[in-house]
Amino acid sequence: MSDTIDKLMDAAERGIRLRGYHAVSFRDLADELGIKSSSVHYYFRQKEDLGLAVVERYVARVFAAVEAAASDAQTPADKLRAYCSVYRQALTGSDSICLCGMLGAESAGLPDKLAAAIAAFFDANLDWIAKALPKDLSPKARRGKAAHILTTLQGAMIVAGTLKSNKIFDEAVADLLTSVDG
Amino acid sequence: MSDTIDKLMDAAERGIRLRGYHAVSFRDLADELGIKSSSVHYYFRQKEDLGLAVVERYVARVFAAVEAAASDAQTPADKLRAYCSVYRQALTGSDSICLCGMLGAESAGLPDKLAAAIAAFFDANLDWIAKALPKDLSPKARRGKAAHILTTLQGAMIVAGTLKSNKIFDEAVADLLTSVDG
DNA sequence: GAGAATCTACCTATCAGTAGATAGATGACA
DNA sequence: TGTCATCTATCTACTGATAGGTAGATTCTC
Repeated sequence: MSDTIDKLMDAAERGIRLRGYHAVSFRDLADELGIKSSSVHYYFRQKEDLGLAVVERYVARVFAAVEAAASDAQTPADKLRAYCSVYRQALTGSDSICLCGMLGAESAGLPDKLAAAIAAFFDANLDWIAKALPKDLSPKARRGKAAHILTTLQGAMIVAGTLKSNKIFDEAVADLLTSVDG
Repeated sequence: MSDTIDKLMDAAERGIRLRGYHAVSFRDLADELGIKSSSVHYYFRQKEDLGLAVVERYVARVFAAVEAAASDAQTPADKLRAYCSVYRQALTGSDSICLCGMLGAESAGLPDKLAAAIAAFFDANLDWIAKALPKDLSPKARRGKAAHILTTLQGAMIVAGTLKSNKIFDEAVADLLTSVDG
């Protein structure tokens, strides 16, 4: 059974979200699982493949969580609250920032495919938020608000991580939501 | 005069802001200047020392730019617009994100002193913004708004960098400013 | 003003450690 | 018997770091 593959991806995701892509090595991952680095290469030929797999799984997980959280939300405000709660839970649950926030910051130094996957994640988020916003807003206004919401969440995770204070995330997002509602 | 030291710090800052701390090596910096990596160690004993020096200089530069930009701003709204314009210019001028945004994302994997310097930068930004906000707001409201503004700017730089679109930064910040004013 | 001492700004050479990656052997299991 | 998962062993390239050397400028002392 490919339990190893999941553990490998878990360890890689944890490492990347905490310290960044370049700070994660096959050897460290292997050590963490008690196997050899060559065995990691058995599952992922190149580091890029591992990164891609981790991102793919992460993206699916985030959007599943967003759909689940927003499934019974009626108003735009409820949907946005649900959306933000997913990010908040990601922060609490992992004690680290968004995988794509980290890789987005590093994206200029990443393999092209990886950078493209991160960009696609942001675009998909922008689309989701824009669709959730009140229908009476102009497309331009929605685009702006979506950008505002996504960037605040990403930035809030990073600043909260640096200051080791999830409170700062809550404060930023609370102000964001009141400003978006009002 | 130590022209080399400045060029070294320039190259290091560029590298970190573009690709991250761990993707910058003494050898690459040395190659860029046409010297040997041992000569980089002559100026900076450890990589951490170089990182610290780069951050210190960056922080001073940012706050000098903020003071200059906000010097003739009268209203809170004007001050905030000036503040945001400094970040916008940093994005345009360097085609990369905030040094402390990058290092903040990576902070869990950085030497302690470096992580502390980044945290101090964020705290100082929070303080500056809170002071610039309207005096009639409660301290709590100011704290929240300051967190909101800082995190949006940091996140906006990262998302804009990933999507290779400064427009997304402008859209996010435009919506941020209308929401903060209103 | 001459000579000695010291400093600056590099250099070469090398270290131990780690990076990602590969070939080929081994053993478990179906 | 063959496929799967993992190993050993190794490679090349690169990491940060150190030791020790040197040409040339500067400064100190007599």
